[in-house]
Amino acid sequence: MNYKIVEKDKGIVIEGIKDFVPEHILDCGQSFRWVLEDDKSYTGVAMGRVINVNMEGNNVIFNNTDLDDFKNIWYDYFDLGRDYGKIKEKLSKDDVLKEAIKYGEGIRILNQDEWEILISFIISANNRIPMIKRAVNNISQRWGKHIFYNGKTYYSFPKPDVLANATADEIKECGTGFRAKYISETAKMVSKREVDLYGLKDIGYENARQELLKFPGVGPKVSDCILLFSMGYYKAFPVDVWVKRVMRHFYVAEDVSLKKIEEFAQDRFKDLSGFAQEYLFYYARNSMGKDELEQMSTNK
DNA sequence: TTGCAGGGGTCAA
DNA sequence: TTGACCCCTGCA
Repeated sequence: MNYKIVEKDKGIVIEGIKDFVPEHILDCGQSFRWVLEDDKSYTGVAMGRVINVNMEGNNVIFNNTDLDDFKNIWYDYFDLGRDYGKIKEKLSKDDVLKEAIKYGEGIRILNQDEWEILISFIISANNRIPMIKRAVNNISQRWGKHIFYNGKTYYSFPKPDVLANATADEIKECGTGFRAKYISETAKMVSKREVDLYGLKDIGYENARQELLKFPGVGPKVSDCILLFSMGYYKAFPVDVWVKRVMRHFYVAEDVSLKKIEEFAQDRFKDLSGFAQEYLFYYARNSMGKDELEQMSTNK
């Protein structure tokens, strides 16, 4: 990649990076643990650490890390080894994607922790983003480890064994609602290794998906999110309400099922389906109104 | 002020 | 294929 990594006081600066906009990456629905600060930077908890990300011109500044952690953790987490320019070039052959990419040009798909993403997306079912964030935060605050940064206390996401030992009622108290029993049961299954969660990235998309569907609270959409956001299966195309709206608006008829929409996208976008999904999601959610999207398009 | 619909789906019938 | 589901917010 054509950028330069420079060490600075308590942080790292990447000079001249392309295809990296913190807002696009951290506010496109793939992660629930980032907070927008007054100075427009983002502070997040991931991989048991706190990191702050800011953008100045063509430079991205990572505060509260060092070169070792950057190489070992954040380089992979922020997917910095991938050429998003090439991905965008390929996807831009599609007219709708070309437009969508203009809105989310700096999107990257993070490589997040499988376990945290599994639980976070169980919580996401029939829920709203602020509520999801609150529940994940509450769980972390109750069972995670303290991390101090910049005068504030942050909390890591607790390990499977810890949540497996919590009761469903305690999990419900964190604001998870009817999903509490799913989380409790899932934590026990992971803890007992009934499913080898951390081995799923090596067994292929279809197999990994079948394994994920064994967890209560994990259906087609949630499993696709886990596959895409934590396991590197870029063929996955999660169809949530926004993607459904944008797909029906631009590509398929109004009565096409969610399963058919996914198949249509995977046939069209192949191994780049997951990237296409993120651009479309961001585009639909940030630049088009719900009503606008639900009007039928004329140029199918 | 109160009441009600609905939300990044999944489960059970 | 359809309704229930926690719980909070937005809007009559």
